[in-house]
Amino acid sequence: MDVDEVVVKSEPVDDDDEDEFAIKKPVAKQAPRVPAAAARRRVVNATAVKHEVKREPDVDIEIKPATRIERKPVDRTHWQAVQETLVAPKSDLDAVRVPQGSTKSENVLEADGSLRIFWLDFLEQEGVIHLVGKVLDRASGKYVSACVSINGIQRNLFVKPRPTRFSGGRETDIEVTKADVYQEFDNIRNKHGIEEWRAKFVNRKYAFEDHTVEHGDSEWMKVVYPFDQPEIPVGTSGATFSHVFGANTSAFELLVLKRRIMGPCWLDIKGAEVSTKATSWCKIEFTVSDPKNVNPFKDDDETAPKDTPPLTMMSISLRTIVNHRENKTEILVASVRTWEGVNIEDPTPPEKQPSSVTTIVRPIEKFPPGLEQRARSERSPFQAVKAERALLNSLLATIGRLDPDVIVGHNFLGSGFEALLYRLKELKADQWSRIGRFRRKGFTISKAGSNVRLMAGRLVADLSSDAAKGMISSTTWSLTEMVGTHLKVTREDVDPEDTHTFFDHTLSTPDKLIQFIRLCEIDAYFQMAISSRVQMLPLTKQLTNLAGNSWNLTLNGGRAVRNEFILLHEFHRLKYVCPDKMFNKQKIKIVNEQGEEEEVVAGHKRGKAKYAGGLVFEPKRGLWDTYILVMDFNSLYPSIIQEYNIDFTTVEREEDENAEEEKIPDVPPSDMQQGILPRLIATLVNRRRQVKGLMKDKSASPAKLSQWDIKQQALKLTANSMYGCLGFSGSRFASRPLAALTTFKGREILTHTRELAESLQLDVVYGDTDSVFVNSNVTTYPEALKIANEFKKLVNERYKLLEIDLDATFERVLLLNKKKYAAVKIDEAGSRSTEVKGLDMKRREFSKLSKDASATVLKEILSGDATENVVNKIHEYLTSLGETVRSGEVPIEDFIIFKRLGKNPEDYPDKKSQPHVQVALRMKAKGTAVRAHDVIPYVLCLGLDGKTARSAQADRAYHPDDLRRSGSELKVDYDLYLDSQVLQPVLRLCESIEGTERARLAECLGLDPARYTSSSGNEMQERAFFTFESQITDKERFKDASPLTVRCPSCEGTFTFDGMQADGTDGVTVLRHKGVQCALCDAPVHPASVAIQMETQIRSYISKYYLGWTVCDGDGCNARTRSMGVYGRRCLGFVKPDCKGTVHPEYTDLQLYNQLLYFRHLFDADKALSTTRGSARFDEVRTLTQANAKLLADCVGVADKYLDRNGRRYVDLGSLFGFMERIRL
DNA sequence: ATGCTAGGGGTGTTCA
DNA sequence: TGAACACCCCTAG
Ligand SMILES: [Mg+2]
Ligand SMILES: [Mg+2]
Repeated sequence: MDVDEVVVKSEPVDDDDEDEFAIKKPVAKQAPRVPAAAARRRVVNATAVKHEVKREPDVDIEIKPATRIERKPVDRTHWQAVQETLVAPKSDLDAVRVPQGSTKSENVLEADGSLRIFWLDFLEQEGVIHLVGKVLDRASGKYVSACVSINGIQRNLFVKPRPTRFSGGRETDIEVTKADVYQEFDNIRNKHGIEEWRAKFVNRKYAFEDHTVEHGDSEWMKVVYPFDQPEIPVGTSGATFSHVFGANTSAFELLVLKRRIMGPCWLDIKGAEVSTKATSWCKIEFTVSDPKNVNPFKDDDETAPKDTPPLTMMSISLRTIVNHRENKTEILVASVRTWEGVNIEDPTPPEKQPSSVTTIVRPIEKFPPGLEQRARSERSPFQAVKAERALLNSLLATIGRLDPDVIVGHNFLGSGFEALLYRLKELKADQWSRIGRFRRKGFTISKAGSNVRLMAGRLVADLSSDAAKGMISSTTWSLTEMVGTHLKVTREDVDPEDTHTFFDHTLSTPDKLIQFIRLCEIDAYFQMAISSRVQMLPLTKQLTNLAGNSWNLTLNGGRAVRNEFILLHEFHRLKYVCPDKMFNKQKIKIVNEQGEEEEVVAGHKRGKAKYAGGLVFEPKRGLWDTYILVMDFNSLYPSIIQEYNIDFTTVEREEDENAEEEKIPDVPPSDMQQGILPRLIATLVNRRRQVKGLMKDKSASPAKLSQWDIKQQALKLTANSMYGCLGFSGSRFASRPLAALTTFKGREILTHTRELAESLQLDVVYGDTDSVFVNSNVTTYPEALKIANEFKKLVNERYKLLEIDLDATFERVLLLNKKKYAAVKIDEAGSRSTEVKGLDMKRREFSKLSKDASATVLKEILSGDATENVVNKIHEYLTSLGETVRSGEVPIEDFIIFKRLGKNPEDYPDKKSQPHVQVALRMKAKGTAVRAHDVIPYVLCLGLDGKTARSAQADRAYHPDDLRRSGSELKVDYDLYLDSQVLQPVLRLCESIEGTERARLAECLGLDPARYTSSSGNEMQERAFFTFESQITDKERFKDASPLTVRCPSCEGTFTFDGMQADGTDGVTVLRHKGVQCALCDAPVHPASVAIQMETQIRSYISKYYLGWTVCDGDGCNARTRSMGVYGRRCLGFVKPDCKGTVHPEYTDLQLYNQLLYFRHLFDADKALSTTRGSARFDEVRTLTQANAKLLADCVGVADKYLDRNGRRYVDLGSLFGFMERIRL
């Protein structure tokens, strides 16, 4: 016996662990005590610094100079403060646990000998289903774990007889009798070694996608035989039968379908016998010989137990290190925190419920001096063991003793669990299978697949599972991020490369290591708190109850599994033969038989779309300032399925799939009886309506409300997932024609809705799949609402069930592109909020720096302020931001970019061009576990030559930890960030804002403006140009523009050129049929002279603009200065030292732009013609424009040279800068 | 092992 | 040499 054993055994099995009481009750409202050590370290973490500065001003820490970037105040708790508030179990009694084997069956079984068990999970072994759940031990009044082994589950096969005998590769005329089928099948079963079987002919229906199977009601031969007999291969057929269904159906599926078990619930089991087989680690075991004895309680059974029993939940947090010599991941610290008797429906947060903790640490080589002593004396003691094996044994002992029903983790199945399994195996830990609830001897760890099966009997709630990710809104799902956003607590991250420094045994004190242990320990609480906050267990339970699968499948599988189960239940009840579960190999085989189908069903990569989806309208781009009504169909696709009765049983599908273009089937006639899918969805929707009705009850308790809310959510999720699974080729109930029909109807409905709006003279400015954005053209809420209601009524009249509704009202909306817009939403009460969709600032590959910049610029654009002010503010902000960034005051955190790995890093064919792949490969080389779907953080740095990169060069991307590490030479590439992360998003925001210009914005940020001259893409011409200005008349627009003055070469006098007077204000014009004529001496002015004079004037306006003079509006100041930007718009007080005024540009971008537009307008023949069309002056203008065609075209050309008409009609500064250079000379 | 399609925006390669 | 295309990632619905 080695030393490790002794350590484990020194911990008595049923002793009240001291550590359970170590965490003291929270001290009410006492400020968190933060040790000096923590304060010192917190300098590393910018967020933590902020927090401490705010709450504890007297803590002496380094405070960085305030930056000019506005940062939201972070109101977060420090993790240490949280740790001290965790509650310990109240009394000794609570801590007394039932040892295995002490539960007596007479205290569990009912008086009539029946067993009541709330089943949670199962394990299937050779056709035997071992259900694991909780039973009430009346002796202790506690719910204890129990296992019921259900024997005697029979396979159910459905054999489809052929009408005529099939022989020699083709049909014959010989009719097939029942006896023929029976006979042939008897031979086949004999060949496969099936000894015991029964068969009978029954009527069943079929309605699915295999068109070689007769649809509708027909006769089938049902074959029943036990699971201990061999399986018949899928796809078996013979001369007298064409198909065999159900050959590979699992015992679990048969059990839940036949017994109508819908997810975790109380089961009434008759004839259960106590078993001593010890198949599980449960407190008590039973066996049942007939599955018919297992039944859920009837809904109206008064005596049935109703509530979910209390569960034991254990949150596991691990710390590992890579042993580079052996290339193995070893466990250093394991911490488990356990909550017993948890009512999952109770919304009380975990810190308010008692919990116990066990934390075990082992050294890398040796512990720093005094650690063992501190392990015992700390207020919350922990176990310091000498070796990893002892750690594992102690962990297993804790799991075995507490027997958790639920394991909560973060990235547990992804990495921690795998590492743990390998160590358990390698170090031959005692009774390793206690990690789950089933005793096992052989230890096989699957390399490719999931190893959850080794946890069978316990629910695994992993925060990084796909199901959890769907419930938690987060960009990275890192624990640190979620703790910050969902718990408002600052978690401290440790660079995994630094792990060994915490275990340094040459340190004089163990403080550093203890800190590390506490960080691991608190994570267990964090995980539990997050899972509780997002209500992971209650929601997944409801989903499971609706679908009728197993809870663990909902927690760790995809939604397709749930959808399959709900449909299996539904179709089984109605006596349908359902499609079999296909495995990849089988599918490919079938495809080959049918000829060279290029389609590879198994292909998991996201290929091209297989059918058309939602319709997206081309947005009418620009900033809209009249109320826009967002009219949105409620759950469009589920509603369509109901409205048009779209179902496997009702829609007639084309048989040949080889058709060039897949035809969209017709909707069934209206007298067709309701299909299964529409009915199922209707049931879900009606139940949801009922629940939502209950929720209106004002006297309902918060707990009840939250329960209903979850129910309501689960119903909605289930209804909405139906359509997606129709189109999912991996689903047993996949039906591309039905999916395509659903979306087709969606497109049709949206088109009709748009047409209806337009017929009502309402402009539809955008729409996506199920929504139309209607321009109400009004600017008050009541008016807008009135239009919305009228429109809603007219739309809804057209459908039985489909309903459009006003989803939001936008006071202002900036439409940038399809799926990209931002709006100021306003509600009835007049409160405003900003809604952003699809913009760069919503994406994880844009850093905080970028998001903040976008948000600020967007706020200005949506402010409703005058364009001129908006443009100025943007310029000022960008100038200041550029300076702040270059000064190095912005923390590294703000530069972090996130990107997800679509596959394992080494699988990329073009690794070199993707920054996140490069970073991932580097992490992997250092031993950090990196795999497909991980979100990789990185910062773009200067190259080794210190030069900026033109684009996001992959090899210049580094993990933030690499930059933070002391002694790092890495420098953030500020220019690259200012360009690709600030300028580009801002340019996209400003694209339709007049007066902003690419080069100018670039210049503000200190970037080379020459690189951002307007592009000459001619697709821009097509873009509608919507701003407030474009809606006003030319007269109004150009009222502030200076006139074009022409100097007469003959008389040297100057006169004003007023164009063609297209608006007909007065009759006198200097433009005659023979050209321009001097207003003073009537001498002709040469066309070239007019053009040159105009260009000279344009240049003078441009240079006026670029001199950038500003004027102060302060009383008696009027300072004219060119120094601007650094202090924003405050007057620098050169004239009046204490001036409080603000400075304004003397000549703005907008003024210049407008001036150029004016000059162009003077010579614009087309415009003159179109504005006079139909008026008395039309003929006159037409002859004028014809006679002076060349003059007009030349002058328009000159103006366009500066306006860059082919771009966005913005001033082209590229050539202007060259021009400025020339005048300086 | 796995819901769907539409679409923008980035990078890199290919082909006229 | 430039557009056309493929691929990757992320988001909207
Ligand atoms: Mg909708
Ligand atoms: Mg919508």
